[in-house]
Amino acid sequence: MPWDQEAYAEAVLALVERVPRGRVTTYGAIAEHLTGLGLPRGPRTVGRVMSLHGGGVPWWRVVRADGSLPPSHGDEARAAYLEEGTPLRGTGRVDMPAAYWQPR
DNA sequence: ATCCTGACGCTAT
DNA sequence: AATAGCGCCAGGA
Repeated sequence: MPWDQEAYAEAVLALVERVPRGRVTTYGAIAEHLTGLGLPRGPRTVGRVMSLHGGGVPWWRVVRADGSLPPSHGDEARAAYLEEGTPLRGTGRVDMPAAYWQPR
């Protein structure tokens, strides 16, 4: 039986909603967290969920593990970072040690 | 089954 | 910093 994508998508979105203003988390971190909750999927699957259903949550607070942004995030995300005071490193890159929020 | 394509991650160059 | 290769998970043709 196929895995419950509906439940997984809900879990991902619920988690993204908990990322505080000015902080970010990663696709991989979300995947690992949910794996711990008994929903074993990979980072790519999280990215897929965001691509399809991320519209209703703070999608700009989810970045790659190295702090770089998926091209799809665009300038919209950068504007949001300046607005929320997200720690940045250079242009269009997040200062991970400072901004990383561990899913909990 | 096979091939291609992603809002990924890691290592090597 | 940028690029390339490979592993990975899912979905579509």
